[in-house]
Amino acid sequence: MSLSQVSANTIAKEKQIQQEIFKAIDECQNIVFNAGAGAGKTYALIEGLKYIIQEKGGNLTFHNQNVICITYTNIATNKIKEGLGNTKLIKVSTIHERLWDLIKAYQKQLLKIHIDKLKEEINEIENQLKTEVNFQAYRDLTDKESFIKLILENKDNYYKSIDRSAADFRTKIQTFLVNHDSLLTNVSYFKSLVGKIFSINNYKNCLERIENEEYKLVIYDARYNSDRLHKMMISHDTLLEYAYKIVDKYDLIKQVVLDKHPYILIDEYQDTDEKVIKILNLLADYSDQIKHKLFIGYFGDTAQSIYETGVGNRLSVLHPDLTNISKKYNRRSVNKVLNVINKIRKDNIEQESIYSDADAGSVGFYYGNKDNIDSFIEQYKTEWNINQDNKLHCLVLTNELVAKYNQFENLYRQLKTTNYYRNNWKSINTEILSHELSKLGTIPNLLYRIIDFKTKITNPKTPITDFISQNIYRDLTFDQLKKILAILESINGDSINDFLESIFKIYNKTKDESCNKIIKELLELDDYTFDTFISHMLTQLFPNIEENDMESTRKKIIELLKVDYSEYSSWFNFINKVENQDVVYHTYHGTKGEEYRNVIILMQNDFGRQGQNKFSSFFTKRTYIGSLNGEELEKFTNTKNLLYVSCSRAIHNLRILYLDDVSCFKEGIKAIFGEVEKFDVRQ
DNA sequence: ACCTTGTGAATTTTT
DNA sequence: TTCACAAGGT
Repeated sequence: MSLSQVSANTIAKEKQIQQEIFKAIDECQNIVFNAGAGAGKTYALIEGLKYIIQEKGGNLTFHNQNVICITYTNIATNKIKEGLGNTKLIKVSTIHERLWDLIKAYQKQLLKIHIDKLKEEINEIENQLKTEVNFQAYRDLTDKESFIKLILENKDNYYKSIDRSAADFRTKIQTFLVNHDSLLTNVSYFKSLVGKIFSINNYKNCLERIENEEYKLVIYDARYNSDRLHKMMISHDTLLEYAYKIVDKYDLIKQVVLDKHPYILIDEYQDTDEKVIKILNLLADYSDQIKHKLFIGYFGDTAQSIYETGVGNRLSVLHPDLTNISKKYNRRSVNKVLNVINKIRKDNIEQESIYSDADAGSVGFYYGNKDNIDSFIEQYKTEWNINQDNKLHCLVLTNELVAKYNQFENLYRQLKTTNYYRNNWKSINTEILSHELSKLGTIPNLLYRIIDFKTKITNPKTPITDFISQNIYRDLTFDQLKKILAILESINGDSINDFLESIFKIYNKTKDESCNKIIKELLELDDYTFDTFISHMLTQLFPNIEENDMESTRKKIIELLKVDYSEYSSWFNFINKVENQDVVYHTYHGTKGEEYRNVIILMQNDFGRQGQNKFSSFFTKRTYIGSLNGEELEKFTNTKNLLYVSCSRAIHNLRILYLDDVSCFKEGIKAIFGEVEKFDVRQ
């Protein structure tokens, strides 16, 4: 078994690096700790935290102080908490949770900032109305006020027509908006105009309410991904913005934070938003000024920065005078993989395995076309002896492909093409593919609950309390329970559609109160008929639809419910992260932080609208990196990092299948992977 | 030949 | 939401 013998020499050097971190903590010298993929970054961070507990714990407790440790995700928070064990001295949380915790008490100050923000937004929109070409017709209006008044009065009518085709929409609008045809020549311009008018109106109302002391509190609501400023609710980005403003403006707040938290550690700093680094820099400067001790430690890897919002390699600019500590040892991969990922990142971190037996595994780069995918995967399933205990992880670029290969292509596509998701296309992947149930959309969540219920009642091994909630179960006699189980067992139907029809039939036939209560808890409808259910789906997925389209849209809903149950089941497993197939599919991005023994990456020239020739031009440009700058360099770096993250997941075996012609950039590939071969099925 | 308008498709991820 | 493109108008 390879990767089992640790070399004593490297372990000693690893310890030495850890000592450097401890020394920086002792001397309150702010650091940035850089280490590549699989180096044990989080381990080093946790060791740092443990050192603080051990060496400074008494002092911290005495002064009623604690340590802040912030992460980018909830998953990372839990990982660190687990590694750290139970301690009150260290506050581990996501950035957003911590910042809100620090500032939420300062509502007076927040309110001021909020008022400014509302005014800024109004200004910004008014400015757009004054300058943008699309609004020329509006600017030409002689009586803007009466138009605004009319459209505000007809808000409901407006929204009722919003999903109609352009010509239809125009007719509907003209019923209440007469003599304004000049605005309606271009319907999309009109919609954009009206949206802006509504926003201004909302914001002005909000300002008025603040003035009247009706609204007093600013709220951060993590469940929503965008601000609802007029409802006094801010989302993730604006939280960071407000936090920066409040820390920047009020020295007293800076001091309170500093006095309470003399140590701040940041996990995966490269993903952190610029505003957060600016906040920390303000704190560091102020601590110098008032001579209070503060230690800030950034832990991360610039080469793994794959999101544009992250600070990436701009850290040293935003927060100067950090001491650099880097670690070049790797605890994850075989030498062949290390060799490749070192060539990808090609910077001062050239990783070396801590193992003396890392000469195993294999790496290879092939090109072919889409028709080769299946046989490519089949070949390595055999060659690597893939089974339940030795899975193959396949990385693809888009969620659409993840859905396809995970066998729920139709389900995904049908949900995606509903009016609701057409209009909220940004929410598609969160609401349909999130592994956190609370993040699923209303309908995906409902479908999930139905599948969950169906799975449980059809599996005789499921404990009864898994599908009968406690408050129903506890009042049941043994006989009642038996009766209920018999009824539930009689629910049948293979598809979701048939299953539901059966449920409603039983609901309305048996008058068993407890049984109906179970169904009520499951579906949470106003009324328990199949028709009501469909109507509920309709209002959620196709809001604002016209009477004429009702029948065809109902058909779409039925079609969705009749999608092969195996697809629902696959989706259900995907959401639950049940990997019961030998081959598991992920997006490149989604594998961050993970490691797999066997990895196949499917790659191609393009990735998305702005990513034409993303990968091909990476391999081309790699030969003349020195001459890149500006946006071109940024794009190059982003691709490099994505390639680095995906290749560095592999522990043992790594293969890439490139799905486009590679002849124009063969040399770039060879420089990293050694060889490129056309894929042919082995005889 | 150029401009306007309407339509439909689109990348990943976290809070 | 944003953008490319086709269709249709000038």
